[in-house]
Amino acid sequence: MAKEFYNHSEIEPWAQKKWDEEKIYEVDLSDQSKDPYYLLIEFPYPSGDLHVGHWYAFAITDIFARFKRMQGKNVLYPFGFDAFGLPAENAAIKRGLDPRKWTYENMDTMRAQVRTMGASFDWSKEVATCSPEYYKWTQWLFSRLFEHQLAERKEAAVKWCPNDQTVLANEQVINGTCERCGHEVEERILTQWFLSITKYAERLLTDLEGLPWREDIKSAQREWIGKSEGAKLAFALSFKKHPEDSEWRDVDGNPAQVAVFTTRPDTLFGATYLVLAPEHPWVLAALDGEHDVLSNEAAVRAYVEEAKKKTERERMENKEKTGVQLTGIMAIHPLTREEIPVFVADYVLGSYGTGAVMAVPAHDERDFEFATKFELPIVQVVAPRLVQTEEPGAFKSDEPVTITDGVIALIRHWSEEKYLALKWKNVGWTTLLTGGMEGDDSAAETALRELREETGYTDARVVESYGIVDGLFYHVPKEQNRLTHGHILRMELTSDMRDAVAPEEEVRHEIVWLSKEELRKQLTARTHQYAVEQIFSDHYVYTDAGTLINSGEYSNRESQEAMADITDAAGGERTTNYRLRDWLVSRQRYWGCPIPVVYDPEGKAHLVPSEHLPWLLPTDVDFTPSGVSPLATSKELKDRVTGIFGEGWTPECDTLDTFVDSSWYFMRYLAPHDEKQFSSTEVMKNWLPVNRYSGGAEHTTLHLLYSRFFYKAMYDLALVPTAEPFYERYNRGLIIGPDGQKMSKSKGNVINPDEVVAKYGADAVRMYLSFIGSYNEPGNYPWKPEGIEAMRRFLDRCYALRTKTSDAPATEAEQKALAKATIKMSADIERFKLNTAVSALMILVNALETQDHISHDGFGTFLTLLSPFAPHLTEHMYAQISVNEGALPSEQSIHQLPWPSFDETLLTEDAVIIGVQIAGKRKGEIQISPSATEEEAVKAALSEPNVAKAFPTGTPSRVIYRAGKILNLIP
RNA sequence: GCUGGAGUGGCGAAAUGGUAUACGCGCCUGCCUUAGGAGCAGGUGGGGCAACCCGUGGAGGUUCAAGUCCUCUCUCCAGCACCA
Repeated sequence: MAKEFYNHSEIEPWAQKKWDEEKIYEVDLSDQSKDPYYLLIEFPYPSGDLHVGHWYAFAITDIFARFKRMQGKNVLYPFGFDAFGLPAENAAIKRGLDPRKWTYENMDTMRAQVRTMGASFDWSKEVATCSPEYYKWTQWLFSRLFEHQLAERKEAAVKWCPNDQTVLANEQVINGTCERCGHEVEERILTQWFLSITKYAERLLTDLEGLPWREDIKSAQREWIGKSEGAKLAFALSFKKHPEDSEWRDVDGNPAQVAVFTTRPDTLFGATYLVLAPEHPWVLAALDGEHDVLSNEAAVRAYVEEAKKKTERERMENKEKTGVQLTGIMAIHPLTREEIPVFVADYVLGSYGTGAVMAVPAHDERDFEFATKFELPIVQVVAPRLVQTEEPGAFKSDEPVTITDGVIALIRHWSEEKYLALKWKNVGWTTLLTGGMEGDDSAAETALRELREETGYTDARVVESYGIVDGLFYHVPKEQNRLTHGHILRMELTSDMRDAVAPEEEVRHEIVWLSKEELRKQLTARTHQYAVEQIFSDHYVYTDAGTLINSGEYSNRESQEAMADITDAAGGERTTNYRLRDWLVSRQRYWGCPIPVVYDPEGKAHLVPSEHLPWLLPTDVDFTPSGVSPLATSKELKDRVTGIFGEGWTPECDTLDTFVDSSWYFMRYLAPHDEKQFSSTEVMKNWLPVNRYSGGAEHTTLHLLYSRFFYKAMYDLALVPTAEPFYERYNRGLIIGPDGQKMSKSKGNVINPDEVVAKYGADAVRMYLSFIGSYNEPGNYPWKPEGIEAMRRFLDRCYALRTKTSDAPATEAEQKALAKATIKMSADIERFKLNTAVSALMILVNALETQDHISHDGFGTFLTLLSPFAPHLTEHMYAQISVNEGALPSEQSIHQLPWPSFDETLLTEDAVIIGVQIAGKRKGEIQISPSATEEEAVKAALSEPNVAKAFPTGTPSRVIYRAGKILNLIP
């Protein structure tokens, strides 16, 4: 039989025209008879070119939208354009085009391209953020935020992109470069508009818990919000130079102090100096002030100036610590009252915490590095608490503990790079020299005594002391469970002079000299391993919790537990810090939503009253980037402001970040043409939150976070009905080039979907994108040309199936195949697992092809199952059948048929094949009724020769039987 | 470094703790064709002549039974990162 091919270039436009004319995808939002289902996609920027990524985003969701509709839901699946933005303006700058015209023409092009996909968007709800009808409400919402102190103008260090000539939000800076153009950003101190997203940090964080989102999406948001708990502590500052006025006072006569933020107030006794960021207000004040506060003002000024010049990236690149001491002042430790030096260094960031830290070099890597370089004191205040968990000597947690003090000494040979170790004959340990401290003996005395007793060596000296490590272990020879405070010493043998060793010592252990590497390998005690690392490594800083030492009255307490008490004693307060910064929304660009603000002659900001909204974007502007907002060149805007508000009033010339526009568009879809309100309260109550929001991973910490914040702010203003805008969130993977590389024009691996559609048809492309992998997992999918050919081949086989239809009733095999496919597909599509849904469809087609004939009903069911995936082909075949054979219900479109349903019981078989295992290994299989008893199953299994030969006596000692699943026999 | 996710055939991938590799690609064999980069039929994890044995990154463990659960470890991807 010659293969028949369907003609997609005829069928597809025909079907698209039919759907348009009959408006079958328009949804009545007030229809209460059906369950509402809001399926949202991230609306695209009208670049004028629909790429493969768009296809992936829209095709998968379209299949789901069709499925939900067939299930009887009232589905809202809208489309719109995120239409403000830089490319339009760049077209204006480079090619002299009108940004408005450029944008609207692109929208026309893209609408036509989207139609060729066969997507079932409801075009009657379309919004475009650049239309005055839309941005009127962006401005209105901004005004509400302003009224509630959630939008404010403030001076701050902001990121400036010199290429795009505009400021950027933190979220738009990737590794110190502009997210949009890749240019390195600079820092500038400017007065700009901010939205107070930080006020919502805690709620944005905690409300994530209840959302059924993928863990990686939640985690990315958590990381971005960056919560850390700790304490704010105040350090008073004092002058050295002016003893008669020992306390520096501020203008109000209060003692000057610097607040630091720390997550480790428990290490306060180890704070040996303070560090201020170069931007720290106190530093700037000291340089500006009249008093001669600093004795090295010139050096400090030079350092601060230098730091200011560096971009963030340059600061990051040079990881070597730099800084200058502020001489002439000292800080007072709040508990010991000791004076400690103060530095300015750029490893402390002005924008995080208080812009100042207390440095605890013994327990912080960066402080340690700085302290080492500037030769500052390093005081250990936390002793690690190491529990010996493996033998020999594993700590017995349920037995009494004896507390002792001891030494752990690393002793270098007098002439070689070798270290003394003891091999214990009875327990098999290799240890350093250790010993318990007795009476008033110091660690050094103890070590020297032990050295003589155990080894006979008499000439040694202590080189350095390395603090204390607590070890919890079982002392095997003494049969004692112990907590030992181990004093770590580095020693050196000065000669090989030896006394005789007592014979009872001699037999207990053997003296060995080991290299560093041998030591690392052979030492078994955790505390000894730690001691070796501590001594050999230049950067071994203990940053975990442990037992406090050198901490006055807090010594010997657990660091975690003492944290609150130390904070209180130091007069500090427990605080929480967030990495998240307020959202900078001013942009010095033209093609965006004008900020609805004017300034009175004193420069005070006022909202443009609602009756003047939309506050129109003027058209008489000069687009040339100059660092000044293009709106400042508009005479019309200036005149408008003077006309309405009076002489001396001036306009705000910046526009809003386009992420503001996109933070609320999904509410506008619910009342896109309403002139009285931003959305409809009534409709929102039924349709929010969005049931499922599908988008790209790149927006996880941008749009997705912004719109959650925006929505929460609106919730607090009683404008929206719920606390969270999106119930489910799906991030899709990326389609990459056939070569496995990211698609880019320069690599020449860009797939143009229009060409593929022209060759294979939209249905084949939709099927292909469904089949490449699970949509709800992160990952990249290379575009494979063979894959799309395979899908077209499959659709041709589906088309050929129609010749098998006949009036004969359905066979049982047909029924079962359909039921199986339907049940599997229903579950899979629900979870966006279209790859396995398509696989089920293929299994169904494979089964139907083996049938002599297919019943009309069965064929109709098959078409219905295929219809969300291949809407055009199925519409065509459905029309052929209903017109020519009249065997199916005569709805206007196959897309108005309900999704099939089958009773699960149809799938129960009289006999199934189950595996037979012997001791868990599969040895055979039996065909048996799923309701068979254990006895029957065992009997059937034993009649298999393969199984029977394992049981010469005839009876297994144990039987595990799961009806219809598995039979496991234990001999 | 921290946080999260993932490692299964030649490839994309599938498996409520119960026959690992469904479905597809690719490849192999055959049929049909003037021809085929079309179509159709069959085969395809590794080893072995075979009975069988081995196989889900690696090492342990729990279980009658582990890709799936637990512990450790390696690799890759993503987010954050001089964040105190």
